[in-house]
Amino acid sequence: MPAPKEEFFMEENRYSFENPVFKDTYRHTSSHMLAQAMKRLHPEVKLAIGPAIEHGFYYDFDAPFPITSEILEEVETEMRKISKEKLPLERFTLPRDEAIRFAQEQEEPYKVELITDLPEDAEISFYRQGEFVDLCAGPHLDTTGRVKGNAFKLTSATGAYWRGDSSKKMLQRVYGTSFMKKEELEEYLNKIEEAKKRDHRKIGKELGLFLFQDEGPGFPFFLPKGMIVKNKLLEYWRELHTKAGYSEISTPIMLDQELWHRSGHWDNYKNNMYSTVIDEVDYSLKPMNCPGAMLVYKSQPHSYKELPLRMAELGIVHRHELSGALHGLMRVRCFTQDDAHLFMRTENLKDEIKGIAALINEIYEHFGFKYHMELSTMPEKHIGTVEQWEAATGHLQDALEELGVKYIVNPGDGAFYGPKIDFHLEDSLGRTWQCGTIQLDMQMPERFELEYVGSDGEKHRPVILHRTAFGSIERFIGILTEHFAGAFPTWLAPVQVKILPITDRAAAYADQLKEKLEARGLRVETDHRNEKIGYKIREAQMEKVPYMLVLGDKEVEAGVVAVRSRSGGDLGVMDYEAFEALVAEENEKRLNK
RNA sequence: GCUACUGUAGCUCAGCCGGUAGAGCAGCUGAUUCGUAAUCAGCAGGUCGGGUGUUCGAGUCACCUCAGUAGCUCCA
Repeated sequence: MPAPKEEFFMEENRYSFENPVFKDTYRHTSSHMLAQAMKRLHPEVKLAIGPAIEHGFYYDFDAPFPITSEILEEVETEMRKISKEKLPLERFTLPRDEAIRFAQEQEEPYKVELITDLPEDAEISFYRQGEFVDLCAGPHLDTTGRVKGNAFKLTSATGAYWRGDSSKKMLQRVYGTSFMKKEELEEYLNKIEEAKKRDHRKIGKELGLFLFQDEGPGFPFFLPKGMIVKNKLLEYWRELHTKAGYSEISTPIMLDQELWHRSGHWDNYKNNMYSTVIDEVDYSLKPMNCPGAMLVYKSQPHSYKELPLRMAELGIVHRHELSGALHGLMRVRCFTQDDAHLFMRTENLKDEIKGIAALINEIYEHFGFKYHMELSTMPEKHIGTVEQWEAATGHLQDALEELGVKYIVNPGDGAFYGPKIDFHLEDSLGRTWQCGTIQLDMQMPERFELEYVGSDGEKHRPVILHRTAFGSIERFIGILTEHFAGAFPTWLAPVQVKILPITDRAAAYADQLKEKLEARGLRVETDHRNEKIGYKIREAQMEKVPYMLVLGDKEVEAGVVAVRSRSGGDLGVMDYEAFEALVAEENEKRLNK
């Protein structure tokens, strides 16, 4: 390998975070300083691994004590000393055997394990900074003095399994981040603080959209205002899907457990299913809608002329997720999938996949989301043959290539019944959540013996595409809430217009306007409380109502309205008709897309 | 599920070494009818997530349990 220093010295902008090699190197050296500081203060702590990551770095330790925030502060202080000491980083290599012996002498069992896994003839590289030595491929900065003492921070300490394996020991991971300037660190930390204000769990509470109760962890309750957002989204969804040639069905939430044996869900997911016994029959709540849709398809004979048959279902599913995995509306135990099953012949596949991708794309672009796509291939636990999987994956890949979109491959991450294309959206903190998905399934048709009659008069087996666009309505509302920071576009806003009479003299006028706006199908509230206008405006602003009508003697007399928008402030006086047209247009906006 | 942390009025939070709970906002009552982000005054409201224990005495200590947060694992 090239000497690491040369590697990044050669680069353009070599001492800049614009240079990704330098950025990672800077963070990586930061992580070594973290380990060095930890070892100085607590020599009994064992070292695991410590890489640079997207927004900083971490180091995994095996410590016989909990790493508290006090300890983090002490370690941070020690790191500052190490920065001041300007210790040069020196690379040296050892043959594998000697490297193992060296790690054993250092009493670092995790390092021994790591080296043991390397090839026999490997030259193992280490980095030394002062008294501290760590197994490492590099590269690194030339001295610890480059990592500015006032531009890094240890942000948190959490658990993490050794080698990412839940059967192995849980270590303690210390996260940190570092920058070249103090201002950059502060800017980064501020950004995180700002992002936290957009958290849908916080906004959901403030705006009265939804809530959770101890009686049902992971089971969301929707409040009246949240229900408006949900219903409006579903209206939009139904319009789009009707236009795209889907028909809608609804299947039972709970079915005989025998069905889940037939579908293969029981073998793969029984631990995540809610079950009960009624009249000595075992029942399970559906964790997905497929089997129900299969039964619907099977209930009638089908002709090739009906295909592709697109059957949509807003299905409520229950999945017993691990308690630690729950996260607001993003990860729940009961949610509504905007599911659809498309039954077709193999030759329809490519066009249908493209059609679905276009539909999902239309929805995401409508909201201005950024997203990325992943192709997930055959997992270890799967049904069907390898040949079937290869063919299925090929169909998805072909469609993606024809669409000319970028995607990353996620090996082994497919559903147990087929490969899939996933659409991932970001939340306020940049964590991504799978929403849309397109899954190819050649298994359910077999298991349920689905058929259609071809032009040759013979029976044939259809293939199925499972797909969602929102993914989960709940999760999608979470993403939407964070995306808009609660300031939903007018067509989705729980309250679209808030009428604020300044005195009682404007009360009757206010009621009259409310009636007229409501007749136009708009959602309006009037604040008749005996409060000052500033107070009423403040509340309406905090509720993120798109439009406020401020009505005083002047407006009553002239028969006009003084309009204020949540984003643009005082818009001045306008005719009532003009205002009504303005809001009505925004309310209809999604229809014109 | 795992590791760590958190859990006090509707909301946001204070409560030092253990001695029987405080504030602001919201709510209610009264006064005020006042033009674009919070009018004034008064009243009411928690036994401190739940349980057990230690103690003369626990919101404050210990253990158990529930829920939440961060991350890990998982995510049909």
